[in-house]
Amino acid sequence: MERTQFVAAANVSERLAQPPALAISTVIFALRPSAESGRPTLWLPLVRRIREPFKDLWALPGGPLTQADSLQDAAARNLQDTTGLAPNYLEQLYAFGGLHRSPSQRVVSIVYWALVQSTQAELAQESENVKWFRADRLGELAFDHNEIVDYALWRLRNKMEYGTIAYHLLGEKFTLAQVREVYEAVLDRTVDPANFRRQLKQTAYIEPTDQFLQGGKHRPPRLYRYTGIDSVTSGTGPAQHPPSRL
Amino acid sequence: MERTQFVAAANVSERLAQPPALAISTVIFALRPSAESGRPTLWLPLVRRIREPFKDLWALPGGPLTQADSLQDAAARNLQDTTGLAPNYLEQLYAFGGLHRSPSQRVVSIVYWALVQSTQAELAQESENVKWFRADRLGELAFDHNEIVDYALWRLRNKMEYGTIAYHLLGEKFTLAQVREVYEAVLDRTVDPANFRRQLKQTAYIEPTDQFLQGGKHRPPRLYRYTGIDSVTSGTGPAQHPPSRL
DNA sequence: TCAGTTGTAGTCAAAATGACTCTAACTGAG
DNA sequence: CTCAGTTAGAGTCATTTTGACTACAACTGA
Repeated sequence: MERTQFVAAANVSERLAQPPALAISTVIFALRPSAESGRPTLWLPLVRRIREPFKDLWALPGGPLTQADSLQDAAARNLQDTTGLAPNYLEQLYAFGGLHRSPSQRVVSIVYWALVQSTQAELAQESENVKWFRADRLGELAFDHNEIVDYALWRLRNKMEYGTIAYHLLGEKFTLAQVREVYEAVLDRTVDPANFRRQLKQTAYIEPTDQFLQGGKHRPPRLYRYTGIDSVTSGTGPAQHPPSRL
Repeated sequence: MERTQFVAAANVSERLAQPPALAISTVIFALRPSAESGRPTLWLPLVRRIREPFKDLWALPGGPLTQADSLQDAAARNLQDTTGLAPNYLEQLYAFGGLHRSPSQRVVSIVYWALVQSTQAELAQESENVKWFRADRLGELAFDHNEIVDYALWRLRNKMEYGTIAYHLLGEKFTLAQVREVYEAVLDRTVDPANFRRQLKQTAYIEPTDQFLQGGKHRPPRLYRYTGIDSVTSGTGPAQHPPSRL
């Protein structure tokens, strides 16, 4: 950058010369069975930073905003590139723009959050530089990514109570017990099976199929199907979630 | 929306040459008595565009992101500069980044929404280029600002049901009837006074003062005070609102 | 055939909600 | 001074929703 002779104007022209960089990142959640209990818990994939700043620390997948994509498309594309994942649900989380998020240059990050099905999560290849972590056992992450994940978790728990979100962590067909497990994993508390079933059948957007899940050592549970909208609408606007209380 | 869609004027290579511009805009809500009914209704200030594109159309107050400010500070500062308003509540709404929001250059707008007290709104000087409009009677706005206002309204109505937001549209002391009027104005339906009172006293963050509002031709109502947090925390992170149902 | 396990329906008391009534406390008209 | 008119604010009651629990159904594996 070349300096002007005028000191007073120097700051201004420097600022104008170097606008804040725009980045897109995504917090991706998936449900995987925990090693210990076997019950499903929340996991998320992180990528290792291969350069400064924060070299060798883990960070959210992301990158600069590609010019040809809308914000949401850029998030989806970047997800595909870095982790190979195609999310089932993708929504904007927040724009983080604090002054000192990155030591060198000012970076404004528009962060998305996504849900992928467990089956997808299985497929996602781990590598030297991409690894899955339990959402409640992250170490220190690069930048302000710990805060970002915390906020994404808060948002996920909040949306969960609106009832239309849990299905995006499951496959096409699922039992009510599986939905309940999602709730228990995300909200981190037990839910009464009978009462949960009652509420789901009232409000939520599911319909019974005529299939049953065989193989357990018990009465085979009925499989259900999600009938709501699949929220990876690649539209430019925000996703308005109805306050259909669960 | 019936907005006219823009044909991209610039070609792709021109776009790639320059990074997307970052802008900050704000949707500001205030309560003002409507001309006809006298009951309070939602109003918001708009500024007239004095240059192309969309010259002479009304638009949300906003401007480029100043380098020295966090996103929230930039929003507050810009509000002060363009309308003279200091909001009582300020929260990030959404980052809009569609490809063709602005005909010439690609612009990513980080939009905030704000609530100001009615008294503040009175002070805000109208001028040739700043004017207040009823939120339900906006004409065609510049850019995609109609969509943005719609989304802000949706968010306001949603947050209203969490119970901690209505007070930011009122003064320091208020009667329960005034709070009820806010609800009725924002949610656009009547609310039973007795039941509303009962709910407020259970959950919401208010305490009675020992003062009463004199002057009406009826029993003087008690004045109350908001005891929650004033949410113009100039922090960098998102405002997490507890789901304390109202 | 039986014990073990989980799905699914149903019961019941407690809590929350919505519609409503009743009284208190002020103002202004006569 | 008295009374009609108005809104504040407490209370009542039937209905709905919620949470805890019970009972039965339907499968597997021994």
